[in-house]
Amino acid sequence: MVDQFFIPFFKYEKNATATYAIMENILSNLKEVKFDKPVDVIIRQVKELLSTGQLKPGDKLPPERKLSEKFGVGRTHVRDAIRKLEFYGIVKTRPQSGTFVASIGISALDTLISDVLSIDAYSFLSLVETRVMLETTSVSLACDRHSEHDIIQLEASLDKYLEKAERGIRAVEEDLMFHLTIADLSKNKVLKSLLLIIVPDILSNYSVFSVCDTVTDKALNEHKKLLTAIKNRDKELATVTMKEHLEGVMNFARSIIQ
Amino acid sequence: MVDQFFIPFFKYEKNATATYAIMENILSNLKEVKFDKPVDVIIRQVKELLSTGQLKPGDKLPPERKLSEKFGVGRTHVRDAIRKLEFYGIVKTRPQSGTFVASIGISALDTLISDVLSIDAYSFLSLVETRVMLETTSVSLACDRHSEHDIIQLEASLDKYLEKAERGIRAVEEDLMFHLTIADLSKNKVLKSLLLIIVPDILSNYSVFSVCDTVTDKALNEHKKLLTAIKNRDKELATVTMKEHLEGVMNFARSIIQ
DNA sequence: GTATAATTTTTGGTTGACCAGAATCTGATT
DNA sequence: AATCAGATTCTGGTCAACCAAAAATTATAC
Repeated sequence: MVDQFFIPFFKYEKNATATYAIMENILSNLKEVKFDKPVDVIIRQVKELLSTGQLKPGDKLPPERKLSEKFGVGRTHVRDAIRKLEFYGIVKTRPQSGTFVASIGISALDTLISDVLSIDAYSFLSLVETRVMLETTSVSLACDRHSEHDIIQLEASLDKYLEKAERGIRAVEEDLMFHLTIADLSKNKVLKSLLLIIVPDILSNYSVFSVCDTVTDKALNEHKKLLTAIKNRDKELATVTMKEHLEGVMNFARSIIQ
Repeated sequence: MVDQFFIPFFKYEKNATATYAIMENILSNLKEVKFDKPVDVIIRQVKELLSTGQLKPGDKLPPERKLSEKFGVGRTHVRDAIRKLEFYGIVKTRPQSGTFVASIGISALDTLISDVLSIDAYSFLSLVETRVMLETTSVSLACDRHSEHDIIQLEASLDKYLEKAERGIRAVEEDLMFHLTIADLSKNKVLKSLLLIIVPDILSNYSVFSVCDTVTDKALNEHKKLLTAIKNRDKELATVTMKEHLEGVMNFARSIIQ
């Protein structure tokens, strides 16, 4: 759904990817590259079906087979497209029965589908911005809701981080895990899910832009500070510390925009 | 991904669903219903593969065929599982080459996979809580970033809402669209995407719990207030109004918990 | 012995056929 | 004429065979 073009966790050579990116760039100057994924093509067609009135809100979608032959594409792609639309609540499919368009206004539907189609291209700034929001809320809720046992887990998570970080070793994963543990304490699964969704994207951009991820004393202390703030249920301090903690990345993100 | 068990936008009879739910309840008392989706079963198996050391971070996953025969299941399910894991950045698949496990700590991986497995069951409170957060941030950013043209669009959206609402007609879609338009003004696509993801879930719960959605004058005025606040770039007022606006739902959500 | 080109194998991507449950149609019974 | 049981058709879910690109292997030329 969220298209992650590159993940830093994977060992394979970056050069190949870079070369590939350049190639693609050259090609894009030669002809209009229609690199639309089949799924998006089909979603666009369905959208067309709606705007031409061949399909109306509440209607049953034509069966997958019909759609696949109408669009001249395999049924797999049609199913993928439908699944994506279902994920965003635009259609609902009932097994052995059919797929139904949501019974909302045609214009609303149209906008929603357009939104879904335009999702993939995230800017780094947007990602970081959203992360800051998710994490500040997360840490604030954590202050309210954590139990004693939670603190033990959080301490364990922090220890793992410090163990590496204090020796000057990169500890991105441990860092990440510490933040996700905080999200756990918020007792809000939706919050954590959303964080889970955007974190890989953030990391991928991190690597693309080669953000310096050396362990600074600042970051190290902030982690400790976060723990004590949460332990003392000091929402204010926790929130502020978190904002500060993420500010570095945020500034970097702002600087890229140019 | 986010399993939406019921969407209010679809016309088909609720009774059938209700009866079905009861039946299922009875059955669940008779024997341990393993209603796990095939995808989750496979993800669980992959997790097992990791914890038994048969698979390590950075490794190439066995080919899909091997996995499917090892788990005694169709390749389709394996592919679905891999896709889900990829969505959360846990694996990365390269066409015609293989699928690779992220090179992060084994414990981190384990936690991440557990998280992915536990995602589906969202509580209404968590959903609303998250929505409030997303929307307040959204409206705040909107104040900063909107252009004149944006305001025209927002006004149009509000008009559509008022047109129905002032005559006492249910206007859930128009309401929804107004909020999404605000998200547009925030110029943060990630924010809007996340909103798009959780909105259907919220609506489904809305209908399940039969939340009263009559148009109150309060809601109506708040919408107007939101527009003017945004127009005047008054972040404070906009944020407060949004919080107030969503408080009704929030309180309802809190009340359900019992 | 090394480097390169041709070939085979492996692998994810794609397609079409098959399965089981839901919906619909049919006709016999009351 | 209305109703209900059975057969039929339709539909999404599942699976197994096929495709093309990538990787690995082998053969060949130098």
